[in-house]
Amino acid sequence: MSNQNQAAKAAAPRTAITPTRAENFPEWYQEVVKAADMAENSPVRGCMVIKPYGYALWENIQKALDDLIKVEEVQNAYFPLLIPLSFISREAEHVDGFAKECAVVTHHRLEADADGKLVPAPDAKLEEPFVIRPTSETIIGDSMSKWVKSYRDLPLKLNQWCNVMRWEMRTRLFLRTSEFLWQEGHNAFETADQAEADARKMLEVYNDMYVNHMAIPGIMGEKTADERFPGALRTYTIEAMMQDGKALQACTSHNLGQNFAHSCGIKFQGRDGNEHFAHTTSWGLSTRSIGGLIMTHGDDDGLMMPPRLAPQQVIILPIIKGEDTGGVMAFAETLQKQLKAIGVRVQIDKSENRAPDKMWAAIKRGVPIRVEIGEREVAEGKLTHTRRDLGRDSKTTCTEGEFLGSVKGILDAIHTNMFEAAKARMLSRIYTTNTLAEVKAAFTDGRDLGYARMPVELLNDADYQAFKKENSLSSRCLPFEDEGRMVLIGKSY
RNA sequence: CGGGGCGUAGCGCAGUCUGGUAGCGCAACUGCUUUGGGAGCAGUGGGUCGAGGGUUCAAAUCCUUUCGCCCCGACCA
Repeated sequence: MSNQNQAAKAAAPRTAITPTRAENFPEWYQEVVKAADMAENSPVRGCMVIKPYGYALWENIQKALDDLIKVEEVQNAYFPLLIPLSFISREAEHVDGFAKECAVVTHHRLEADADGKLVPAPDAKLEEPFVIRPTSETIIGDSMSKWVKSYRDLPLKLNQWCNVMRWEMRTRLFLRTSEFLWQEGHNAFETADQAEADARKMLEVYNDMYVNHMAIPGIMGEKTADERFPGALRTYTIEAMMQDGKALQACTSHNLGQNFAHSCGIKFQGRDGNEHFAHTTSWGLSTRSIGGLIMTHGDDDGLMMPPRLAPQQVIILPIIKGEDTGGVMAFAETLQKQLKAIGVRVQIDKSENRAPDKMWAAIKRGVPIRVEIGEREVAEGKLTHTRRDLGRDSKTTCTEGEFLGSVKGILDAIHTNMFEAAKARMLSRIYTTNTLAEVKAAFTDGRDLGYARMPVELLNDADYQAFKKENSLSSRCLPFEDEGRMVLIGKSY
């Protein structure tokens, strides 16, 4: 390489992902998903294939969240994928909300037509079509109506991990797919206060999940009426901000009041001997959170996994020249065993790739800590480790013993650093405004796009509504900390 | 579902306007040299040009129908 080329390379270091975030954020996102080997499009329109590395992340999300949910004394169960059409029809608002995006099962058998092509058999048409669940309020409500007889049966707290389907016009891996994975919790209570407290409580659980596991900051608040779940009294949300300033609804928790109890017949004999309808809640977090994780933490070299959810927290890269005469692999395997013994998820890259290729593969997949072991180091009982979040400047050489003693602390430090960086980024892009003129300025004067925090009264201003439409803004939430006086608005995913 | 763009080797693209033997880069494979921040040389394999129909002696190229993908909007988690 010429000196000139070297100089050019130094001036503009090559990034593992092209385009960069600044050049084209949506394209960057897709490239990261591909480079990290998370998922790909499937032959089925709008549905994705989640690859092993992406699914491993989802499994870790499930484990962490499932534990948090069970602390709240929620029980897991499973309900059918197919929901009778009449069930969906029970709640008027609910129908309006989901009818447009339901996939419908109308036949129960295939047969060959005149041309020998398989078609749904005309005489196998179902009396009543089934809807592939877009969400399960109605079918779980049906079970609840049978299980709840007395106030002594309450509260009843159920959760299921499953797939759901919503026919989407425009899909993007993880962020919006026609089929996605999630958990949906459905709780039933004796009183309105209990249901309200529960909806808020489950939002706190999600916040715990986002802050302490995903390292993603968000603004907790209530949805405005136009953004509410169809059939809910109140919808609570955590709005996270992606690196392009757009909002991502990270999860939702709904107080459904007695709406679904009425339509599903969830009633019980109360302490007063009279019949009452239960008060229900529902709450969900989906594979969409993985999209949020990528767009919160990724950089121009690819994904950055938050350490507590990373499928591999440490990757060991043996650097072997020719034959492994120096015992490099043996040293790596011993280290792996010791790390596993203290509860660290660790993998050795045993591929025959060259050292730089192994390294870049680990960077693109966002493994929090890379450990390089060469022959010289084996002789000295040392190793070199590098943090994904800080990059090559964090390269440190220490003894094996020192590393074993510090690795957990390093993982915690990475988590904290990632969270604080994301939080600082988010807070610096929320503009507090008092007038419509300020709102307009916030979105048009060249500042980094983010959210405007404005007085709720402006929502009804015709001039604001026109501006909102022109700029494809939406109300993200009424932040709890503003006690209903302010609303966050922004563009969203 | 509206507006725009694109479908050619695993990936990224040229070739299309002006019809005439299917190309380039990367990746893959083989060999040798390399190996602690993206290696070098030599060689090899791989494509019914998204699909159907039409025009023509001849179609990746022209006409037509259709499917899919991406971006922006509307809708939504």
